[in-house]
Amino acid sequence: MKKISESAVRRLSLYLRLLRGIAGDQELISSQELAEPSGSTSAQVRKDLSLFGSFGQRGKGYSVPELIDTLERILGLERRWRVAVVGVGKLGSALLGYRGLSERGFDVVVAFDVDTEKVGTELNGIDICSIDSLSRVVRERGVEIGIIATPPEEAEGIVSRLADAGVSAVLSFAPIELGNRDPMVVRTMDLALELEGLTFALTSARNGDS
Amino acid sequence: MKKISESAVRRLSLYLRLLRGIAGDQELISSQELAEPSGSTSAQVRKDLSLFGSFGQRGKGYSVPELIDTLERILGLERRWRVAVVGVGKLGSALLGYRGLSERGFDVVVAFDVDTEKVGTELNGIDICSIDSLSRVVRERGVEIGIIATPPEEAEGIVSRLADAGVSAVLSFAPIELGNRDPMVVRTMDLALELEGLTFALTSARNGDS
DNA sequence: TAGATTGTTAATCGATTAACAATC
DNA sequence: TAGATTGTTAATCGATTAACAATC
Repeated sequence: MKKISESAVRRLSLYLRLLRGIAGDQELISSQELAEPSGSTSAQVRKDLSLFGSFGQRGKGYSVPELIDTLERILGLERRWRVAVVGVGKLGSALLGYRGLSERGFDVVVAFDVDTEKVGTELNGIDICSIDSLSRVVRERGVEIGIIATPPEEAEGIVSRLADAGVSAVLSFAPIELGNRDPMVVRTMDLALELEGLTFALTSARNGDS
Repeated sequence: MKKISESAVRRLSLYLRLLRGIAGDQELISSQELAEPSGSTSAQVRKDLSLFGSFGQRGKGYSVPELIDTLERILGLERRWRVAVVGVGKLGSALLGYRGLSERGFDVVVAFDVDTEKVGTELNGIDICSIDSLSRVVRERGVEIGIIATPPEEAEGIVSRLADAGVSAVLSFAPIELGNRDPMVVRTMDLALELEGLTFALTSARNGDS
C-alpha cells in the first residue's frame, strides 16, 4: 500500500471530527463543504479520500453517515482502544477526568504514579498503580497506548518500560527526543513548542514580512 | 522575506529545545549532531538555518550559545510573552501550575472562568477573573496570547472576544474549526486527534502495510 | 437533458536530499 | 597541509492544485 503522509492522516481526522459534528443535521456533504471549515480545498478532500477508495456519489457528494464509518475504519476507530496514563500530577489527573478521550474511542483503563500516597487509590474510577508494577499491570489490562504525563526526566525511562511491556504507541506530554524507536510509534505534544510557532508568526508579522 | 514553512519553524523549535539541553556541556555542535536526536538530517538542519543567515563556522560547526541566541531571536523569544488562560477547570488549573511555560518564556499573567466560586480567588499566584471582564482585563494586563481550556462549545465565542480585545494569537485545547481568522493566529491541540494518528499507524501496521 | 460533483490524471509547486566548492 | 564541516546550488522527491471526463 502506498505510504500515507502524516498531514493527510491529520486531515482525515479533521474531516471525521467535522462530520461527527454535523451527523444527523445533514445526509449528504460535498467535498467543498467538507473542505472549508477544515481550512482545506475540495480537491484536497477528494484526493485524501481517494487514497483509500471511492466513497462518494458523482453529482451528489458523500453520504455523511457512510463517510463517518469509512473514516473510522481507515483510522482504526471501529473499536475502542485501551490507554494507560503514566504520571498522576495535575496534568495526569486532568486527563483521567477528560471526557474527550472516551467520547472519541479511548478508554483509560489504568494510571500509574510513583507517589505512595496516590498508589492504591482511584480517580474517576481509574485505579492508580505503582510504577513498579507497570510491566505486569500493562499486560494484565491489555494496555495498547501509553500517555506520558510525568516530569520530563522520567519520560525516557517510562517509554522504554512501556515498550518492554508490549505497548507500541505512546503520546508524550513530556518533550522526548524521538530518535529511532521502531517499531514503536511515539508522538510528543509540547505546549511551549506550539506557542513558539505563534510567537514566530507574531514576530515575523511585526517585522513586516508577509 | 521568503515564506517559512510551518514544519521548518517546528524544527527550529526542536533544535532550540535540544541546544538548551546541552548548553554548558558542549561549546560546538555540528549539523549532524543536531539532526540526529530531532529525527532530522544534517542537510535539513543546515538548510533550515540558512533560511535566516550563516551562523556556523566551516570545518567546526555551530557555537552552541550563539546558536541558542540566534534561534531565540528568530522565534521571537528574546523577550517574555504575556499569556492568559481561559477556563480554570482541571486542564486550566494544570496549566496555571505548569512550570514548562515560564521556563520557556511564557508568563501566565491572568486566568478567566465563569464559575463565581473561583472568580476573585487566585491559583499559583495568578488572579482568576470573571469572563465578563475579559476584554478590559486583557487590555489592562497587556495579554498577547490566549490559551483556551474551556469546554468546546464556549471556545468559538472566547476566540472572538479575545480578538476584539486585541489578542492576536490563540492556542486552543478545545477543537476549534480554524476557518479564516486573519490576522489572528490560531492553533489547536487536540489530544484525541493525536491519538488517532497513532491508531492509524497501529492499524495499518497490523494490516501488513509498510 | 442540464447541473452538479466525484475520481483521477496531469501540471505545478514546494520541500527535502545530494553534492560539492568554500573555508575553518 | 589534511580533515572536517559549512553554506548553497542543483536534483529529486512528494504533496498540492488544476482540470476534466465520468456519471449521478
